[in-house]
Amino acid sequence: MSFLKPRSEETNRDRLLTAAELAILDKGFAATSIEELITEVGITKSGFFYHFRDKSELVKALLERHLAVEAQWFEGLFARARTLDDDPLHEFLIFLRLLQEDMERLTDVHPGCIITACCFQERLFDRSIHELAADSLLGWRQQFHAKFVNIAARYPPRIDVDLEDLADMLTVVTDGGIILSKTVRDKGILARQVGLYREFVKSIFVPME
Amino acid sequence: MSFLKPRSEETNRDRLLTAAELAILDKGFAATSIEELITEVGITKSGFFYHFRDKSELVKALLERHLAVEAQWFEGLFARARTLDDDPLHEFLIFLRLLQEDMERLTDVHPGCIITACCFQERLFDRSIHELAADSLLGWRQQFHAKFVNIAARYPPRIDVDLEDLADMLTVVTDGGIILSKTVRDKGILARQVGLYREFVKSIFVPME
DNA sequence: ACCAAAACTTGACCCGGGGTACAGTACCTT
DNA sequence: AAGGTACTGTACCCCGGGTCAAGTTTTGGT
Repeated sequence: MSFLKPRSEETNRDRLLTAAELAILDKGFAATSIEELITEVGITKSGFFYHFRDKSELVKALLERHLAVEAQWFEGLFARARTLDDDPLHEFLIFLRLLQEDMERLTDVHPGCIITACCFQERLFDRSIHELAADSLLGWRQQFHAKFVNIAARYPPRIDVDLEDLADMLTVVTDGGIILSKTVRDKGILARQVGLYREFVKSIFVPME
Repeated sequence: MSFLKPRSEETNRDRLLTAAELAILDKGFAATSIEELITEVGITKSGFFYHFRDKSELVKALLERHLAVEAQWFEGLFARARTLDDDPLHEFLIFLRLLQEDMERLTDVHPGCIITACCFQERLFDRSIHELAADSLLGWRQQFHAKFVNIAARYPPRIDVDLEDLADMLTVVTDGGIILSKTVRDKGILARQVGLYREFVKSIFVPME
C-alpha cells in the first residue's frame, strides 16, 4: 500500500487542472470542453462538478496555481541573482538575463500571463478572478518598483522616468511578447524583448565609462 | 425616397459589426451571443446568417475592418509628424508623442489589438483569421523597421540593438499595455508605456549634448 | 476492524446558443 | 417582367454547460 502513496499525491483535481492548463494554452478557454478534460483524466462529468462548481472556478484554481508557480520561479531567479552579485543594479540585470535565458529555453510559448490574458477577456468569469489577476500584477509592480528605488538611490537615473511605470514595463513586455510570439509563431521574440527591456534599464542606470 | 439614401449608407451588416465590436471589447467573444447582436440591430437570426456564414466569419470581418481603421490612424499620425519635422528621428519621436496623446484621450481602453488578443486565444477560429493578424503585425514590424534603418543611418545607435526587435517592441508595448491597463483598470498605463518606449528610442538614437 | 468523510459513479434531464434548411417576401434595379 | 439583395418565419438539430438525486467505492483516522 505504501507504494501507492507517492502516486496518490497527485489528485484527480490536480490532473484536471494540468489537463485544462495544457488545453487552454493550446486552444483557448472556450474551445476547451469539460468532456475532453474528464475523458483525459478518466472520471465522469459529475466527478468534475464535485471538484469545481463550474468552469470558471476551474480557471480560478488554475490561475491561483499558476500565480504560485510563477512567484516561485521569479523568487528563485532573484535568489540566484543575489548570490552572484549583491549590488542592486547588477542583481536586477542578472535577474533579467536569467529570465531571458529561461524564456529562451521554453519549448512552447511561455504559459505565463496567457492565463491573465485569457481571464480579462471574458466577462463570464466573476470579479474574483479578475481581482486575483489584478492583485498579482500590482504585486509585481510593487516588488520591481522597490528594487528600482534601491537602484536609483545608488545610480542616479540618466533620464527622468517614473519608476512604477518602469516596473510595469516588465509585465507589459512579457505579456505583449507572449502575444506577439504566439501570433507570429516565433517563440524567440519573447526572450529578445526581455533582452531589449534589459538594455533599456541599463541605459537608464548604468553610468557611462 | 432620396431622403433614405444617406442613412442607408450604414448597412445592417455594418451595424452588426459595430455592435459585435463593442460587445466583444466589453465582454469577450464567447460571452457575446448572436441573439444579443441581432436584437440590438433589429433583425432576425436568419438575417445574421445571411451576412455571415458563422460567428467566426463575423470576427474575421471585424478584424479586417479594424486593421484598416488602425492602418489609417497610424498613417494619419505619421503624415502629421512628417509635416512637423522631416528628420527621420524627430519624425518618429513626434509620431510616438502623438500616438501617446491619442491614447490618453481614449475614454475606454484602446480597441486596438484586443482583437489580436482575442484571436490568438481560440482555435475555434480558422487559420485565415490567425494569418490576418500575423500579417498585420509583421507589416508593422516591417514599416517601423524601415524607419529605424533610416534613423540609424543618420544617428548611430548608442547601444547595439536589433532594429527589428526594436520595431516589434512598439507592438509589444501596445498589446501588453492594453492587457495591463484592462486588468488593473487604469487606462493611463497604456499611454505611459508608449511614453517609456519613446524614452528608450531617444536614449538609443538622440546624440548627447 | 470500523466509521465517516471524501471522492467519486450512474443516469436522467434542462437550457441556451450556434448552426441548418428552406420557403416566402419586400424592395430595388435593369 | 425578371432577377438580385436583404431580409423574415418556422422548424429543427446538436453540443456543451450545468443540475439533481441517489448510490458506491476509497481513504484516513481512531
